[in-house]
Amino acid sequence: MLRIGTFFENFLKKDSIFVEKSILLSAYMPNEIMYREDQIKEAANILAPALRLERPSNLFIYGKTGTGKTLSVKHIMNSMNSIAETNSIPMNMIYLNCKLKRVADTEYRLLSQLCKEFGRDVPSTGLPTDEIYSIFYTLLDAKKQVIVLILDEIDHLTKKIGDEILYNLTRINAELKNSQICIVGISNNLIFSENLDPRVKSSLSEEEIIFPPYNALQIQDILRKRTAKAFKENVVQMGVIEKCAAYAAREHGDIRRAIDLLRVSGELAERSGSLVVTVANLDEAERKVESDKIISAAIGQPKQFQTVLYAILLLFPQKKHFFTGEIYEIYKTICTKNNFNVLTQRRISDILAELDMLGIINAKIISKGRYGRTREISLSLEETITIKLREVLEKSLRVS
DNA sequence: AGGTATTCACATGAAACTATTCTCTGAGTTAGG
DNA sequence: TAACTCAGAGAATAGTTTCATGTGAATACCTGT
Repeated sequence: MLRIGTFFENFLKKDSIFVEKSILLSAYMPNEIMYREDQIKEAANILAPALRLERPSNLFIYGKTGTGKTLSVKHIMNSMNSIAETNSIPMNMIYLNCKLKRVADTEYRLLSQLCKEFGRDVPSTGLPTDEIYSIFYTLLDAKKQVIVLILDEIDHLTKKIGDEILYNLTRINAELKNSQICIVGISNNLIFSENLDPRVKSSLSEEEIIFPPYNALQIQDILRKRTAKAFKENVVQMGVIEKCAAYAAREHGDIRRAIDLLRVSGELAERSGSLVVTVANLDEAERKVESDKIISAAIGQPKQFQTVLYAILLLFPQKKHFFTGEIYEIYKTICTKNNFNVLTQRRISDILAELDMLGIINAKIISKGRYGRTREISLSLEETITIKLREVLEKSLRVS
């Protein structure tokens, strides 16, 4: 008790190398967005008519992860919403992230979330979907107003439940008497719209804006700006920012990743009692971020996913590549030994495909000619991560 | 040698089924007047 | 009689099974030289 107390006291006394760590968290909203002036201006031009209660064109925004899409759109949203409020214009922009589980990832939940935005609480389940639709209609049409609906990660939505809901939303305007609705879709999949119903595609992407990736120099600039605010002076050593930017630029210019890396480097440096952030800290952070990402992705999965992954990890020391059938055999023995119910190979095939998408494994479909067609699966993880991952899975599945 | 047909071992797709979660409804029950 | 309880119906959803169909290229099998 006493000892832990002194630990905390020491912790308090030790001065931090951070001034304001929250600046390096992904939730942080800078009030100035660098290198995105053009895109913001364009988007603002397209959306501005909403303030005059005219319906803006539907807008589609593309760009890879960490290119500032969400940030820019939220920026516009905040300023337009506050202008609307001060001038009491009946215009409202609503932001929804379609990826969030249990919030807006199905047709029903999306609509019920929208109803909640209008201040009407609806049950989270139990109602027929058309009833939710009609509630939404009446709420929307209750008074004259313009609604700008921002759907972030819209590709997740359509992948899961198809594009019918988008079609309905784009058509809704024809049936509304008082209100107008405009849809802003954000996607980090550049070819997303190609497998969309042509009707949806043409009406949804009346306007399009593309967010290009940041290049290494821009990332450096942004990092410097954030560093200046987040860290104390002269804490971050020469070369750290440059290398951090290089790492991120390699990963298609993902600024979020760069900022993450910088923060973790700082945390690692601080934890080791150092007063400066070195390149070595950065390298360590790179490894830690990578392994944390994989491990947390693995933990978040259902039991069967973990079992399949565990089967792969058991196979891994023996050889570099393996096929669906081999994994299925191991998986079956694990299940019977531990009294899990055994799923069909069909399902395992899907699970493997999903693990691949999560980036936990690498799967490639190859044909072995006479000997069939299958997934060739490999792990691209470092050994330390595999060991750690295995321990974690053993604990969570209670197997050995 | 060159061409084609087979064939393997899964992949991929669609539909249907199961279990769970949640609401609403209405019958039965209880407590108070 | 009003308030309360609780089982059952209806709906959405996640996870799965069943059945059906697709597929890329190494081999087997021809064919004609």
